[in-house]
Amino acid sequence: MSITIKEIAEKANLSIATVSRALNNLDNVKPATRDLVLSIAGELNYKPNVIARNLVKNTSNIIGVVLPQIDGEFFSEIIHGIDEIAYTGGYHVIVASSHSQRTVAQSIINFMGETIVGGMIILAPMINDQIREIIKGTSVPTVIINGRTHLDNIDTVSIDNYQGAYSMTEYLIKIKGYKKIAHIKGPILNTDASMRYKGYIAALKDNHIQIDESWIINGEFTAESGENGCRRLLSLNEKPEVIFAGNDMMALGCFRVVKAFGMKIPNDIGVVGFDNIMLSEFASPRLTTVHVPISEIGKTATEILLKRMKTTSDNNFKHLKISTGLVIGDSC
Amino acid sequence: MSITIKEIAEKANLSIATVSRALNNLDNVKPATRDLVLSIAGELNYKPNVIARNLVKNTSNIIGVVLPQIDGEFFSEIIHGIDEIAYTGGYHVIVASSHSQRTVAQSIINFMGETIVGGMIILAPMINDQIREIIKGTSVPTVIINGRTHLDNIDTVSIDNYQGAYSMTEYLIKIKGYKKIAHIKGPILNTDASMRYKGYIAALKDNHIQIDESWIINGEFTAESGENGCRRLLSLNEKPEVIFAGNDMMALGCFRVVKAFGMKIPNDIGVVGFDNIMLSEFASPRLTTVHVPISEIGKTATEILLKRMKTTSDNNFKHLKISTGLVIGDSC
DNA sequence: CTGTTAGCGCTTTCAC
DNA sequence: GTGAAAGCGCTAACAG
Repeated sequence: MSITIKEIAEKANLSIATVSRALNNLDNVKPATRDLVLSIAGELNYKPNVIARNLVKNTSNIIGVVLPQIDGEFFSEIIHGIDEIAYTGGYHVIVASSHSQRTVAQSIINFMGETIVGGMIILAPMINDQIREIIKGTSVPTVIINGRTHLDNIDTVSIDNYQGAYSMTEYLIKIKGYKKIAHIKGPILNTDASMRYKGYIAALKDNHIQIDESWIINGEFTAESGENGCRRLLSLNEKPEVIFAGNDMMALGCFRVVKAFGMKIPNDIGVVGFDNIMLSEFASPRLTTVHVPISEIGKTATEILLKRMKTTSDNNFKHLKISTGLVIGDSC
Repeated sequence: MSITIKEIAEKANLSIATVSRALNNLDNVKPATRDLVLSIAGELNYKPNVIARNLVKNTSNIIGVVLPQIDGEFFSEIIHGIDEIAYTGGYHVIVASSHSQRTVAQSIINFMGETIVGGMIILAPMINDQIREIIKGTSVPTVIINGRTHLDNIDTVSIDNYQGAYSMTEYLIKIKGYKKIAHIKGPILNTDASMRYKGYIAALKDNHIQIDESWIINGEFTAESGENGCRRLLSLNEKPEVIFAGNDMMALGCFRVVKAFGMKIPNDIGVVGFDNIMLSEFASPRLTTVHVPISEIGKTATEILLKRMKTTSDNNFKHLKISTGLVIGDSC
């Protein structure tokens, strides 16, 4: 059995109320008593019972993180980022990754229903009406990562996909001198994917490059879909000079196909990606890509969340964009 | 405000005690009343307040997972495995990954001190005395993954590193006909690493192959240490025919160096690894390696933990080994 | 400044 | 079978 404020109270000849106040560093405590309480607490190695505190305060120092099916690297880095900030603020991180048994929506309902979390971070690149409704109906402070930003009664943090794709495309045009730039898109409903596509289109337009629909291919952010897309592009009469894949996994799929076609990167065709996952560092040639500071996103989201958990009455919702950077490899 | 058993009790004209019993499916409840309670609960969309339950029961339905600094893929897969089993049993998963602010030991103390977890899963390839002491002193059910198995008052789950390394070495000898087999070890205090080394040695001995100390190199499980090890081996007068790296990251480090030396894998030298991380699938040639079912490990550990959390009085501690399998690529 | 008291929502004796 | 009541450890009025 671990020790409680009651025992401290006995040792100190005080009431539990005073002990509680001293421990929580409230104002109305005589410095001497506070010191006494703290020293006894230290001696006894007292640790507060968070469960009890949460019960009476009707909140929780646990942050629920809801993650969809995502690749390992993104998953672990984002949690690391969240955990680091949460820890320094005295919070815990509980994860619910969706899997065969559970969807994103169920995770959220579960968290709220069990009143087990005091705040939520939801990573939802494909936020839908169901999720939107659930979130709208809750009183648990929530931050959404990568959702559409037009949810304006909630804080959001997202990657600046548009800018990243724009920069990459402009780099291909202005620095590398490419004019025939193909793009393999991500899933249709994926916000990241569509913003990247828009950035690509905008950069082409701003640089007066004609848009060729046959060079724009639908993909699924998987290596396989990258392979398929690449195969389509390489079988065209009018081939592109470079392929801008919507993410690195698809770019690596392109690598495979290009090699299978007996062509060389970057001499015969260039390939660039988006995300800067670890795999792309090991690809040969090293992939040119857009770096996304994943851990940073997690940290930022957590900072915003903690602020909101402490002061509920702020109606000024933030919509932060995390900027990206180009990683120049040898693949174009 | 969410609804409580009190409200159900009022609606049903029962006491909260009976409602509680009905909800928890206890014996002494008339079927009719139980049905009534359950239907009202369903109607009102009642969700139990887990915090309150945990407080009175002095336990928690949260499982704490303590992870050291490990690579992204391992991290996410093991959590997925744990989470899947935990979820189906009605448990939550809280993670504490060590980072700049916190060590493994601190994570554990934190979990226990705050009485926030009802069970722990600790991934500790390098378990030390400090951690051992802490665990010994706790009453929280705990399962250790990959620790030394000679902690006999605690359940453990580990990879069968010995068997995996033995099989790989034997494969290299018997199927591939190699005789000059080098090994790059992992960190000295790492249990996985030392068991792999032992498996390698045993297979050599059993097949009457002389052990050449100059072909046994210390590594750190990182790509860089693999590069260094490989460089050492390639600069020997008597070069090995194949390098068995203690893990895939080091094997990929070898890939880089071999290529830099202008040599070809597998013709000039073979390279094999251990872990079967996703990267090795994308390496060219595809790495031959030992597959470790990471998710499986997480699942197994969780199953054992849940059992122990339910019945504390079992003194029969389990020490499970998860077996591995060879993944045949083209790198030897 | 400190003590008394009433709960937070739930489980669990102990009666009836 | 069911209800009354105590209490898990803590916080937060309300008194003094």
